Amino acid sequence: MNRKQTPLREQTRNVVRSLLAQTAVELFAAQGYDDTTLDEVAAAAGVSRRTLFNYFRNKEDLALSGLSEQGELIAASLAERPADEDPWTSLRAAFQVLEEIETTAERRLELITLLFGNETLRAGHAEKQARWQDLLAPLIEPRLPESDRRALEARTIAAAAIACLQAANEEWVRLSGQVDLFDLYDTAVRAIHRT
Amino acid sequence: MNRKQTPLREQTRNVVRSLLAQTAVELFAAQGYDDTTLDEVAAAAGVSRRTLFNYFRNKEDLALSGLSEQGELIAASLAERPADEDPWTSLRAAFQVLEEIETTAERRLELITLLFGNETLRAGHAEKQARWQDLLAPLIEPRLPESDRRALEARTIAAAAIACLQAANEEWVRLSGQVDLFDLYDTAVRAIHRT
DNA sequence: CACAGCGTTGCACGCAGTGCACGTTGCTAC
DNA sequence: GTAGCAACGTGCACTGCGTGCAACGCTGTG
Repeated sequence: MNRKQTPLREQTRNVVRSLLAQTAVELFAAQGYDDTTLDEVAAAAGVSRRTLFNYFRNKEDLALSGLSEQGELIAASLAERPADEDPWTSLRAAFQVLEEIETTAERRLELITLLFGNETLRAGHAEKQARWQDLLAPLIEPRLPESDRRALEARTIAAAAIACLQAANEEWVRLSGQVDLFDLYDTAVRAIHRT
Repeated sequence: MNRKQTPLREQTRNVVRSLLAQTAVELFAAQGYDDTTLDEVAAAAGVSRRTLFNYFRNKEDLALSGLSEQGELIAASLAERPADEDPWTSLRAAFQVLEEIETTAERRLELITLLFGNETLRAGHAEKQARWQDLLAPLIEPRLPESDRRALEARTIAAAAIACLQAANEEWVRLSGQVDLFDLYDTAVRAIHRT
């Protein structure tokens, strides 16, 4: 029977994956994304280059692997909000799981700086956040009043909320993390959503 | 004197650029983006592979070159709107230059289908649209009331409007272009922006 | 001990992208 | 008209990403 083996394997696999991503991000931050070859990452992690591709689809994934999980976390958090809550209130609460997860402000800044400093990574980041819509919109749709375009409305609300989060995040980085992220988020939401 | 040469060269250069992009897109649409090598594109266009890189930064640019110009067109259109106009009204009007420019609905669908069907292109598209914010936000900011976070507010409005356009565009594709794009856009805007 | 499954690894290959150097073309100046 | 100049096209060599394939070692099992 392998009823218990599979979870074990997956568990170790996830650990290794995290380790690999961590060493990769450190190298990227230290000497730049483009100036770091996968051979160097592999050597630093003590595995072969070929093995990296067993854990990550490509170089970009090595840097962005954390973002996909974030989307799932937000979606899971959103799913637990009361069904009769206002979507914007639910989304704001769901986004706050990010503050619980992330490590120190320094580490966040390091990662985001790396991320914003390279066009490929920015593009990958934008795409990942666009995929968050796919997770969030279905959870928002049932909360909206009857309409023949409810799917579009739900998607738009998800996209707009993510855009607010993104704008707040950029401003937060610009201010070197000196202010509260969700103060900025609230400002952003108020700018577009008159209640 | 080369007061007239430079425009001439640039003009021919732009023409060649368009030709190259066009043949590339046709090939991409016909046999898929990943399954089309730059050697094939070069051969189809009658130039060397090396020359492609004289006109485009990379393969992705061959497919997305049109999008950057669109951002500049929208920005130019936005700049001409009256200064005391509501930002959302101005943005809606500015976006409408897209309808004037684009070719047939079939061609748009072909391009967008290609674009949505590949992850790399989706990412590049998302990033390009994110860069639109850099062009639009500065034009929106002076239209906003005094505030100590006006830059963030302007950026958010630009991002939200683009998100509405994007959501409307996706829905428009999903409906195979059977409805008016700006009806969908208005629906999207109403979903987030209670006036 | 033999065996089977699984992950790791090396190897070879195709393709994207870059630096460099050479040939061609077309305009400028004399 | 001709010499020269500048931009462009092109070939070549090279680095690095990403993939298919086959072999190797490790671990648990009968």
